[in-house]
Amino acid sequence: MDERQALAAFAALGQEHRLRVVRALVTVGPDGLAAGVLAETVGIAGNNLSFHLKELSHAGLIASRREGKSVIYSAAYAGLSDLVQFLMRDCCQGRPEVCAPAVAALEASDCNTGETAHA
Amino acid sequence: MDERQALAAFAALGQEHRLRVVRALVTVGPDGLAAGVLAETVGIAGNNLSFHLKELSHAGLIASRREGKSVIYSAAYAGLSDLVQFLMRDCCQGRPEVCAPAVAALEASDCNTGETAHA
DNA sequence: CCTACATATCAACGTATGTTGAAACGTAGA
DNA sequence: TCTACGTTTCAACATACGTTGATATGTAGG
Repeated sequence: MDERQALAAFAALGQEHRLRVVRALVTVGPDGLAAGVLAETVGIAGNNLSFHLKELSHAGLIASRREGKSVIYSAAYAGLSDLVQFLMRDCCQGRPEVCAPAVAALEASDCNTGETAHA
Repeated sequence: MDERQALAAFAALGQEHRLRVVRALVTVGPDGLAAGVLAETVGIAGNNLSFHLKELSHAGLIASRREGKSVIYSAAYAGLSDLVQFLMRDCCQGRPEVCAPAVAALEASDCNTGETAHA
């Protein structure tokens, strides 16, 4: 992930409704959520949500698939992972003590205990 | 770090000049850089840089100290670390496979080889 | 084919954001 | 104290951004 992609990702996440969308999609898992459900969850109009979804899609943070009448959106875990790596690489440039606590906190939590856990 | 702080941090990093500032400050280490040097590095006017530095400072991503006539800015590693943790926690909610590659990439690189990563 | 439903697109508006130039502030040295 | 230097603040401007309402596309069922 280069600086330009990271810039787009940060800009995408730097907006209240879009951050809420990503958090909701990450939480719900790969099954994703329909646009209508997302609009209700985030609390904005459907057309407005479409605008933000396009932005997030361009940033590579979400993916979409059609299912009947609905369009299901889900988190693009690869893109999010790339962003984490970008942040860590930048942080680690010369100063590893930034990432160490993050990794430690991660390993202390329930999600990365040895082998990969599941939802 | 709550959602509102993360939002401010993402918004701060979602701007070309501000991202460049943070990267420059992280790279140079705790010694930091004077505002004038930063302005030259990033390629913007001093008054404009001040505007962005204030934004980054509010977001808790940089710190400043006066040294003679100059004001030295440096990366706020704690704030950056908090942001990494926020991203990882959100990512790990239900889907640990997001953070695993990031951690793996980190440990494969030169900045966390050995004891620093594990508590 | 026609209707109903779900989502996306478009134009228009108000507001926030980034940039610029002029001026003020704070610090150090003569 | 005066001047020079580095940085910040302020007002003004242009532009980008997010929101809204109306309209279009696409899909399933009768």
